[in-house]
Amino acid sequence: MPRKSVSQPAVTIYEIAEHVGLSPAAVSSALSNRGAERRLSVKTVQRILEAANELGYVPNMAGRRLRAHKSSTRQFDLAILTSFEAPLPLVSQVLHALQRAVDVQTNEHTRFAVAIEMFHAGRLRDKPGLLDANRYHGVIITNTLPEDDQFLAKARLPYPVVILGRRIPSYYCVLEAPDFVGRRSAEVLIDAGCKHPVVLHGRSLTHTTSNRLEAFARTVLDRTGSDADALVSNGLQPQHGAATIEAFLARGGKLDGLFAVTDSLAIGAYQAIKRSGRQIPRDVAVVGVGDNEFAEYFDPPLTSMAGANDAMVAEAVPLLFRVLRGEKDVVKEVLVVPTVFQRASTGKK
Amino acid sequence: MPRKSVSQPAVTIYEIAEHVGLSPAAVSSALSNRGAERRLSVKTVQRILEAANELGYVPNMAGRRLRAHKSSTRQFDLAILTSFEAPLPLVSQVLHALQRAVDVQTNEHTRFAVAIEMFHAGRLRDKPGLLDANRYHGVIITNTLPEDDQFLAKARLPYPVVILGRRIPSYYCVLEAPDFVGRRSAEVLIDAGCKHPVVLHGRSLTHTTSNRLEAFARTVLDRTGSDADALVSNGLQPQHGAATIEAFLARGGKLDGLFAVTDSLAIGAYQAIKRSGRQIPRDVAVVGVGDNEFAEYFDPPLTSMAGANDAMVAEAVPLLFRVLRGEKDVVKEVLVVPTVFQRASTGKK
DNA sequence: GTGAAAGCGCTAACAG
DNA sequence: CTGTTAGCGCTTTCAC
Repeated sequence: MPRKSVSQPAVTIYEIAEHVGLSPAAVSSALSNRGAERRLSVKTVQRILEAANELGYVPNMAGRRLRAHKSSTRQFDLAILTSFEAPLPLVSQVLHALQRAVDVQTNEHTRFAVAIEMFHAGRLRDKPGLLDANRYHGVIITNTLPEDDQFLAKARLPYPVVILGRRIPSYYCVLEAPDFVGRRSAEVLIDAGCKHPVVLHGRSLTHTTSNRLEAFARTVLDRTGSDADALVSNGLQPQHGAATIEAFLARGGKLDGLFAVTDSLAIGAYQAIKRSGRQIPRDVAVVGVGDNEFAEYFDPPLTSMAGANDAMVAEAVPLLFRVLRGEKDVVKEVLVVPTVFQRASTGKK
Repeated sequence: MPRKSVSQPAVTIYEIAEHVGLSPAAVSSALSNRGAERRLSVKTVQRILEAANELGYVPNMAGRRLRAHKSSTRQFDLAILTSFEAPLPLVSQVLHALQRAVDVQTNEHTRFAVAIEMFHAGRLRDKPGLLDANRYHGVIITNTLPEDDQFLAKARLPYPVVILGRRIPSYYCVLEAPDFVGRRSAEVLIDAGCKHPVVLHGRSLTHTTSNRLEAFARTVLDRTGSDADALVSNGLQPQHGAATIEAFLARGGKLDGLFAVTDSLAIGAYQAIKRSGRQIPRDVAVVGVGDNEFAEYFDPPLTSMAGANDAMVAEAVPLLFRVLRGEKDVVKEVLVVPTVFQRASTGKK
């Protein structure tokens, strides 16, 4: 980004001033289009702008803001910290909920900024500036992998944090009631008459997904007396689900009930199942997770566990504000129970 | 947010210091968990923290950052400005593309922060702080309504701006090649044998959508000699599309080809069409817009105009960085041509 | 037209 | 243990 060689100290208006032989004040007003008020000549302004550009001037927003600060206004800088690999809908739900809350609370004396910081799943520790106390007043963290959770457990971030979707000691956490999704998925399939429920998931497992798989396997074992097959696909997109199911059927796999850990995998599975000549739910019942906005419009409509994202977000955002406000006795951990949207894909056989 | 009555000046560490009878430095170190280094007694630290909480202290990040600033590090604050009502995928594409670029460019001497600011469609002018030069180094604006465009055309924001999806004089803009989506949608339907192509859209029209509708209508008129019906639904969700099409068919509307301005409307229409006993594409051909990730998995797979979001974003992000860098001769306007994903929903009748 | 100087809120270094 | 002080980068008076 900088024009000049990289390890130089950042250029300030003082250097520009020196470079053009004027005062910092002149430079400042030129840069903020107030040259007219200062009655700088157009040529002078031009010269200043060119010098700024040439030197690679980057305004220091902290300086500007500090100076411009009206002392009656409090500014809150909030952030959502999420992995690049996160499912879009969750992040955007958090974002919308946060913005809505911020919208309500913004007034003459209180302003907010919402930032999004992304890290690569499992590499949260490498995110620069995380431990700086000078960036955010509060953050919501979501979509971490176990490595990230370990890092967080040790790190103690120097600002209020709400963790979404898992329990990490010493942080405020909002998470799904454990076991619910896995257990209910198994039950729905078994109640639909499935003898051999199978689970379809991706390779990298979040805390939440692992828990769902375990609960599913345990329930299937309890209720049918046999183990559930686990099919591992190379990703969470529809095509990955389709390929995995197709291969499974091709090698003679027995399939009468499927628990897909995301709705995308489920819709991919739909395709492979139909192409093999099987019908849903007559031959194979299917359950997804996440209640994708299109789930109801799949053919047949897909039974889906609504994760509990809506509800989690609805808890997490007010929780963050309570912590920010410094309220006493804020509950450390909130458990949320997912909703089951039962649709035709798990109709009785 | 603040504890004390609202119009007070913000509390600073000086007030806390006074309140507890200590120096600002003591307060500062206590607040940043450096009490130990200062050998403050645990009790003192406790007292400071309580006072801070009680007074409703909110740290001034500008002050902290200014102080903490390493003079060899440049910080860029970027923002995406989008309406609450914006389609999720576009925003998230921008976000991801921006984060990816930022990721690459981040190093010891250059840091970035990406914020998201949302406004209510049509009310961009009411967004506070937009005209302040002390918030962002550069922003990408997307999903504005005509009212917003007018505001922008007059406002001249005091930082580099890239506008996504429309042309606004004096700004850097990246937009879809005009007419393409509307024209090609009509052609695809007509080529599939449709005699009475119909368009389905929502009530509030962005610049882009209006253009698509116009080009569609014009092409239909040119090629078939008759006007295309326009069906207006109350929203862009599947259920809105379904309801509108159902009502249209119920009142005896003639339908053999449908251009839905979003894939969500299209999938809703699918449901209504199938329920009426018609088949896709035999009886009704359907074209959507946006290339939803599930479009290929609809039944039948949906022909979709890929908007040009991917491509637009791919242009917009580097464009912003070029402007930020102060490069000369940056092209003001980039036109991007959408892709047509032709699938079974517009197969020959 | 232009420069000097004060000060936004904070923290680190230093001096007790 | 604790207080004083300087100064981060910037803009806005005020004085010339």
